Amino acid sequence: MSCKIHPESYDEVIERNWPEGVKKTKQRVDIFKILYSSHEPISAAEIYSRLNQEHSSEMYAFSTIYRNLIAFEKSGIVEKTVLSTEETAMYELKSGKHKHYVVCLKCHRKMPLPTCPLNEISREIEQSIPGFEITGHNLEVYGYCSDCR
Amino acid sequence: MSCKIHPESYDEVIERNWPEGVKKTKQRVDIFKILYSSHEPISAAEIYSRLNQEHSSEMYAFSTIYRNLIAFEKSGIVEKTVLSTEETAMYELKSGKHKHYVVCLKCHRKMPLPTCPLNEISREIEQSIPGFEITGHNLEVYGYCSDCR
DNA sequence: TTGGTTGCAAAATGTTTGCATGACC
DNA sequence: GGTCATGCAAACATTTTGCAACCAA
Repeated sequence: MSCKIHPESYDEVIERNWPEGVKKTKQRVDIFKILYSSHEPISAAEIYSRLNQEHSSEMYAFSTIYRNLIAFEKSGIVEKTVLSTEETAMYELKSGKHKHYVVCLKCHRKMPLPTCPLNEISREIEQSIPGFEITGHNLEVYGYCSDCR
Repeated sequence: MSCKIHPESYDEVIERNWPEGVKKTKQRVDIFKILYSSHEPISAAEIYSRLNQEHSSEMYAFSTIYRNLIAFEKSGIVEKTVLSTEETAMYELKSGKHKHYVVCLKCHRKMPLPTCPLNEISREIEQSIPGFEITGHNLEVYGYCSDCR
């Protein structure tokens, strides 16, 4: 959490990245902030607990979180992923650049891969399955991180 | 379903592939047969409906199916995967060779990739994340098949 | 003001578990 | 015969939905 940005600068970050046609409500802004300050994909439950921890007086319903994650996803600023090692979906702000993670099976830490290995090979794949048009992919790499081996 | 094997030959197939230490019950054999005759990963619900369709008089409980899929997975003959486009887990017999699928987003058909693109690059990945030991990975490729474009 | 958003409760979905009965070796 | 597997129902976890009250534009 050491590289969390100073609260004052949130406003401009939000100004710059807020999706068109999405009404700006307190709940949505707060969910956005949580996503923005997270360094890896997080679950709806994690967002819920962080919200209700920081704003202990107010309530944030699960339904609100899910509905807004879906709204963010539709408007293109959030990406949902389902890792096969977890039972819940994970959400993150789209960084512009496409990302994959290496996941530690013990501590569940996720580290981004520096490059996407699929870029080079997707043409080969398309050629090997006649008529198929690739629109996306999902890659997870599992193992044990240096601390957990 | 045209290349379903002749019922008589199931016995030897089962004889050859049955995992050690797993008691052979009617239900387990029937689940195995469904998995064996399927050409792509299928869900527990799909197994349930095929079982109760073929054997309309008998009941096969969901709990039995799940418990046995877990038993098969632990004994090493079944692989469970969770695709991010589906909300349910999918199961298939391990074919010995490691497989990935190309999934059509419209008809949900799954076609196996001829090769695993990760073989060549996993060493590069390990080098780029110091101390990380890769033990496995998961790759799904999405798009539209020739019929659905 | 008004239509979109929220919180709550309840439903839907997929999966797991407890327990008494029943089947395999 | 003893142990493990089964079916049933109920529990569970995650996500979705209906609805009345509320808030932002």
